[in-house]
Amino acid sequence: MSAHRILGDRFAGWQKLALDSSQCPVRNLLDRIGDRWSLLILCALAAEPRRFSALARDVPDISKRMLTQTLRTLETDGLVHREVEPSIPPKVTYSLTPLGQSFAGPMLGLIDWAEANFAQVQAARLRFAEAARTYSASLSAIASPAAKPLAHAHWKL
Amino acid sequence: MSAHRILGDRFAGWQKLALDSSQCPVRNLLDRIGDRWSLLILCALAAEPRRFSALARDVPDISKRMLTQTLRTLETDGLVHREVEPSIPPKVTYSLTPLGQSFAGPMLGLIDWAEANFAQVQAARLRFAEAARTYSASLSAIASPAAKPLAHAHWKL
DNA sequence: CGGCATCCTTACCGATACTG
DNA sequence: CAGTATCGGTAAGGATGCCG
Repeated sequence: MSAHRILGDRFAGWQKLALDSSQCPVRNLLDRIGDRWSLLILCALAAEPRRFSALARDVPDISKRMLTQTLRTLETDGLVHREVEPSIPPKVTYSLTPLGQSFAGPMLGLIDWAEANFAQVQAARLRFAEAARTYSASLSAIASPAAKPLAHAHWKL
Repeated sequence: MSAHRILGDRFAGWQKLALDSSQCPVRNLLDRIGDRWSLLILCALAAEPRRFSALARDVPDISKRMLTQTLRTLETDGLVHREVEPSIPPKVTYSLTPLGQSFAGPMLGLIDWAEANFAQVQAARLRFAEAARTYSASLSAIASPAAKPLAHAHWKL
C-alpha cells in the first residue's frame, strides 16, 4: 500500500476529531518546526552539543534574540537539553535530548526528499513561470478587440 | 549508525556551501510546507482528488484566500495538479502529481513521529511550566532580603 | 463555483542597547 | 558569555466584497 494512500486514510480519520491546533499533533508540530530556525538548530545540535556562541557562529545569520527564543521553545518541548555551568563567565551547553534524537529520523526523511527532488521543483517553477509569460503575451496579442464577454448564468438565484 | 549522527554529518557538509534560502533545498522546502496549511492540504489531496469547495469544507477554518494561495504555490512547485472543466459554473479539481505523491513518504514519517511523541512533548511543556512556577515562587519567598548581588568580574575590560 | 483585490490586524523577527 | 528588554519594519493571513 502506497504511502500517500495511508496518508489519506490518516487524514480521513482526523476529520472526525476536532482539528484545532492545540489538539492536533501535526498542527502543533508545525507551529514549532515551521519557523525559520528550529530545524537548522536541531541539525546543528545533531552534529554535536554546542555552546550558545558556537551555535550563533554555526547557524548563519541568526540573531541572538532568535537563537535564545528558539532554543527556549525547543527546551520547553523537551527536544533540547540546557546545561549551565555557573562559572564567571557562564558556560551554557545545548544538546539533543533522547526525544530530540528520535526526531532526527523523520527529519532526515524530509531532508533527503528535499535534496533528491529539488531539481524537479525548480523545473516545475520554471515551467509555471514560462506558462504565465506565454499566457499574458497572448492576452496582449489579442488585446483590445472586445474579448467576448462570457454569457453567464445567474446561479446565485 | 543512528539517524541523528547522519543528520549531523549532513549539516556539517552544508556549512561549506552558502546556506542562503534560495540555494538550500531544505530552507526552500520549509519556506513552502512550513506554513499553516500546505501539509494539511497535501494530506487531504492524498485521500482523494477534490474540488475547490470540497477542500474548503474539509480543511477546517481555512479561508478562500489562503486556500487559493496555498494551492497556487503547491501547483507552482509541481506537487499539485489543477484541472479545469470550463463549464458554467466552472469545476476545478485538484490532485497530487507523482511528485506530490512521492512526498507522502517523508510526510508520513513526520506525522507518525508527531502522533507517537505528542504526549511526551506535552509532558515536557508541563514540567517546564511547573519549574517556572516553582522558581518564581521561590523568588518571591526569599523576596526582599537583599538577594546577594553576584560579585562578578568585569570581563568586558 | 472559483477565484482575485482590498483593507486591516496580528505575529514574526532583526537591530540595538543594556545586564548578571 | 549568555542572555533580557524594547522598538519598529514587514509580511502573513483573516474578513469582506466583487467578478467571470
